[in-house]
Amino acid sequence: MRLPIPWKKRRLSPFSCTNHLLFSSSNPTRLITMLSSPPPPPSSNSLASTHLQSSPQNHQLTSILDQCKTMKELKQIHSQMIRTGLIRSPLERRRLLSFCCTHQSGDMDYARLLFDEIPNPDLFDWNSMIRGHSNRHSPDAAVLVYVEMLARGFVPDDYTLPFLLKAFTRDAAVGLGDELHAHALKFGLSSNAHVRNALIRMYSTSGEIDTARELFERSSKRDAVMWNAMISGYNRSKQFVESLKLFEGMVQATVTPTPVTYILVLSACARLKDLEYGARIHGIIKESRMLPNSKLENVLIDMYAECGDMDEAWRLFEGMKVQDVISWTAVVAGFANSGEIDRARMLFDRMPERDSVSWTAMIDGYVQASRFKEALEVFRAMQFANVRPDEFTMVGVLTACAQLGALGVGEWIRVYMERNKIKIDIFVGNALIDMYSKCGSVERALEIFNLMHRRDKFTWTAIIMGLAVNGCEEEALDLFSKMLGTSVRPDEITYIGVLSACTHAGLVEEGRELFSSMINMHGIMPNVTHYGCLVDLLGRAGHLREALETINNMPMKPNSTVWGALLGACRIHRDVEMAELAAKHLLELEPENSAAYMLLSNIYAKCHKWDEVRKVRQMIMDRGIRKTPGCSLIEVNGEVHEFVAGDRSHPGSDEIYSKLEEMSKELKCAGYVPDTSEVFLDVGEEEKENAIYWHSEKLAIAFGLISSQSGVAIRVVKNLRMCFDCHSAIKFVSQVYSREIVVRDRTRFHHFRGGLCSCNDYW
DNA sequence: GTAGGGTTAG
Repeated sequence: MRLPIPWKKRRLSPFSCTNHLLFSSSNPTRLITMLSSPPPPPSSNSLASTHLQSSPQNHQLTSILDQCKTMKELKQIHSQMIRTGLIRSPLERRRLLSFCCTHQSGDMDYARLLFDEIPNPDLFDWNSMIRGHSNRHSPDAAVLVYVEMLARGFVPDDYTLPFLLKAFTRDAAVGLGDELHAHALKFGLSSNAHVRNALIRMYSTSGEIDTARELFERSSKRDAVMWNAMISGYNRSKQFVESLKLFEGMVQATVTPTPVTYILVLSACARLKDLEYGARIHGIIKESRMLPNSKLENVLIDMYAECGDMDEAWRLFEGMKVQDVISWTAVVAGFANSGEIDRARMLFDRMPERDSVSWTAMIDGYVQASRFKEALEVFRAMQFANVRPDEFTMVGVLTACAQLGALGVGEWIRVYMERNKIKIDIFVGNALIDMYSKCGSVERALEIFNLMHRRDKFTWTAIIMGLAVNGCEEEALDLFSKMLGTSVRPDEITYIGVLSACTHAGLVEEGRELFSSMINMHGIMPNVTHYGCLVDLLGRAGHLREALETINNMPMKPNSTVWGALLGACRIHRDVEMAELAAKHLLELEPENSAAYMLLSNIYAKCHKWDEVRKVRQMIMDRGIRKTPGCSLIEVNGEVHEFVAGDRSHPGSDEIYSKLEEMSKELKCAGYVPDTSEVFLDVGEEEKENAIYWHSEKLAIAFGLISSQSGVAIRVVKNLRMCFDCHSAIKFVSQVYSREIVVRDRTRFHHFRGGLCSCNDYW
C-alpha cells in the first residue's frame, strides 16, 4: 500500500501554517496550546491509539522521517503524526527532536517547542537539546539548557559535557570553563576520555594551554585522539614549536599517529614555514601508505605553498583526484604570497567555486602586492557574487582603504559590518583604528579604540601611532602612559609611535627620556629605526650637531633612514655643509634614491647655490636616476581617483584645470605668493610657477572642490613629502574656500583649517 | 540510543 501524502500539497505544519487542516487559527499561541492538548481520538474505540501506532500508515510515517531533509518536510510529518496520534509515542517524538538538533537544517526554536511537549524529558532529550545548540554554535543557549537541566534535578553524564563544551567560544570558555571542569570532577566524569578531550579543547580555546597540558599529563591512558587534542591545542595557541615537540613525544610513546595527527603537524610546519620538517612528514606519510585523504592533501599543498615551494604545491594540486575549494584557495594564496599575483588571479578566475576564504585570499594578495585599488575591486566582485564576507575579509579590505586613504569606503565597511552583524573582533578593531588613522580621522579611530573591550599591543600601537601622525602628540603620549598601566607591554613598534609623537611636537627632552626608558624599563634594545627617530627628533628641533653625534655613536651601521632624517633636518634648517655629508652617506647606501638627490638640490636651491643645483641635476642625468613621480589620491563617492603632476588623463580634466586657474587667482588675491624655491628645473620664474602649479595634490584638491559639497572635508593621500609651496597654497585654500583639507604625505598628516595647518609648519 | 582529534585567511 502506498501512503497518500496529502500534506505535501496542503503545507501542514502545526507551528506555522495557516489554512490548516487541523488548526484554523492563525494565532501561533493558540496553535501551541492546541498542540499540547491530546489530538482528537480517531474513533470512539478506546484501543484506537495503540492500533494507530502500529498501523502500516504510521510505519510509513516513521520511514519517511528517516528520509526527511528539511524543516518543511519535518513539519509536515509532525502534523501528520499529530493527526494519526503517533506523536504520543515517546520514541517518535524523540526522533523529531533529534532531527531538529542534529540535522544541518535543524531549527532549535522548533526543537524547543517539541521538547516542551515531552512530559518527562530524560537525560537523552536534554543532551539532544544541548547538542543542538552546540551544533548551531550558540554556547549561551546551550549553557541555559544545561542550567535548566541541573535545576530540574538531572545530573550530567559522559555525553552532556562534551556536547556542551563543544559549543564554547573563547568568551564562554573564559567565563565558565573552570566551573564546568568542577562539574566534571563533582559528577565523577573526569576520567572519561571524551570529557577529558573536551576539557583540553576548552582550555586551549580560552588560552589556558598550560591547564590543558596538565590535564593531558595527568591522564593515565593517552590514546591518539588525546595526543591530537593536545597538539591541536598548541596549534590553536599558535605555539607551533610545542606542537612539533608533542608530536615527537607521541612517536616516542609509540602511539601511532593518525591522519589527523599529520594534518595538525603539517599545519604547524606551514605556520612555522619549516619546509624541511614538513617534507619529512610528507615522506613518512608516503611510507605509511595511508589512504588518500583530501584534507591531508590540502594541508600538504598549503604547507608547501606557505613555505614557498610552489612547484611541489602545484604538483600535488594537479595530482589530486578532486580539488575542492580549499585546495584551490591554497594554491591561489600560495602564488599570491610568492609574488605571482597575476598568476594567482588567473587561477582564481578559473575556480569552480569560491568561498569567503578564497575571496579573502585574493584580496589579501592584492594588498600584499600594494595593488590596493584592485583589492577593493575584488571586494566589490565578491559582493556581486553574493558571498558573505567575514572578519578576515574586512581586515584585508580595511587595510586597502587605509593605504588608499579611502575613508568613504572604510566608513561604508563599518556600516556594512553593523548591518550584517559581522563582529568587531580585535583584528577588525585594530584594522579599523589603523584605517581611520591613516585616513586622518582621529576622532573615529579613538571611538573604535574606546569601544574595544579587549586591546592588545597592536591596538595600543595603532592608536598611539595614529594620534602621533595626526598632530595629537600630547594625546598619543597620554595614551602611552595609560598603556603602561595595563598588562599590555609596549614593543619596539610602539616606541616608534611615541618617539615620532615627540618628533612631531618637537618634544626633545621627552623623546630623549623615552628613548632611554625603552632600554631601562622595558629591555627593548633600540634598533636602527629608533635611532632614525632620535636623529629626526634632534635634527628637526635644530640640534643638528647632536643628531650627527648620535649617528656617529650608534652601535650599528646607520642606514638610509637615519641619514635621510638628518638630510631632512638640514633642509629645514638650511645647513648646506651637513646636508652634503648626509647626502654623501645616503647615496653611498642607495645610489638610486631619487628623494636624496631631490632633497639635496632643494637645499642648494633654497640657499641659491645654483651651480650646485646644476651639478646634482647632472649627476641624476648621468646616473639615469628616475624621480619617483609625485602622486595624489582622492576618494569621491567610493571611487579612488589618482593624479600625477600635470596629469590630463582624468575625464574631468578640463574642468579641473579651469578650477585650478580660478583657485590660483583667488589665492593670490588672498595674499598667496608661489614659493618656487624648491623647484628643481633650471627655467624661468614663470615656468617654475607652472611646475608647482600642477603638483598632483593641487589637482586632487581642485577635483575635490568640484566634486564634493561645501563643508565636506577634502582628503588627499600623497606618496611623497609635500613641498613648501603646496603646503602654503593649501593653507590658503582652506581659508578662501572654508574647507577642511587633510593631506597625508609620506611622513605625517596635515590638517588644514582656516589658513592654518596642524603641523604648525613643522614637518 | 548520542561522543572525542582535523585542512584554507587577519
